[in-house]
Amino acid sequence: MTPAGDPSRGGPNDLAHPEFLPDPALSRTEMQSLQRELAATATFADDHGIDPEAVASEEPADLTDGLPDARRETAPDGDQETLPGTGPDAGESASPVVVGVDQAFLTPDDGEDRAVSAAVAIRDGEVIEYASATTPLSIPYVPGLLAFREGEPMLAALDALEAEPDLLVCDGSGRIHFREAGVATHVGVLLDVPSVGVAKSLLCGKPDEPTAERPAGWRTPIRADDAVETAASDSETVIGHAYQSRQYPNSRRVNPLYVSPGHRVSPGTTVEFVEALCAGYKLPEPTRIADAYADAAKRDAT
DNA sequence: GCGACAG
DNA sequence: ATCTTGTCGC
Repeated sequence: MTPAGDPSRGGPNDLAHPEFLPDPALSRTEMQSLQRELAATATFADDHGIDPEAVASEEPADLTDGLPDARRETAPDGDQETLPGTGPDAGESASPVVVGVDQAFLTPDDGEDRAVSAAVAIRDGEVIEYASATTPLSIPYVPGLLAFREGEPMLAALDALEAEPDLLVCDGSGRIHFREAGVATHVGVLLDVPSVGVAKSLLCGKPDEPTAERPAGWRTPIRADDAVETAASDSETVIGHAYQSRQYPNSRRVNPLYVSPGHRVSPGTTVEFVEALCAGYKLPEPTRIADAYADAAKRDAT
């Protein structure tokens, strides 16, 4: 996102809130305090100007035969390449750039744990750019503190991306979090970019209705429960939704997705975005492709 | 003390 | 998340 040496912008990633960098060296208590402050800065209402229809993927990417090629965009009259998402077509009139981020991990065979972060930029349902970064992991996974383990790796991959994200799709929760500061919220606030979190299991909160055996398209609100300290005062608060993105006709075995606002997106619009980004598979296309790319990058690194 | 917990 | 082949079902 931020080419090194670009004088028009600040440092790496052009952070809007560097004070919230997920420093792994902080104590557990400090991490939690930082998350409370971060949540107070986050916006769980629509502030993006993106129409869900504008980010819809009609056809799922074919991943059986490798990753789809990144469509390189060319300038109007020359053979000069333009920076994805920043060329003449960028701006108000162009379709939004959705960036999916996901990670794969290198097992501690002999060295230290390392994360392979992948970022995939998509516009009009087509991949326009891939970027990845391999980063050492300093702390283990702790429920509720995922951003302190995977945040920096994610930022590194986003930093390697030239395209400017209009919407980030993160693997993990956003507002569905003990302190309403999941990794999607953390990264969204740091960059001040609209973001949504997509998780495959529920961290906290309570679904209005049981989620088992639901047809594709079904959804139910997730409300704060006593595990959500921030909103404990009013358990009516909708912090996200369970969304059944895929289901088989006669069998009901696919679990729903748990989607929640990251930053600058409302709970309702978050579901609309995810619904538009899903193209037949359980995971939204940006996440699916980023997942495949992370695995590929991991293979190349091994 | 017990339970529960994104990736 | 990761270690992993075949296999039951649509």
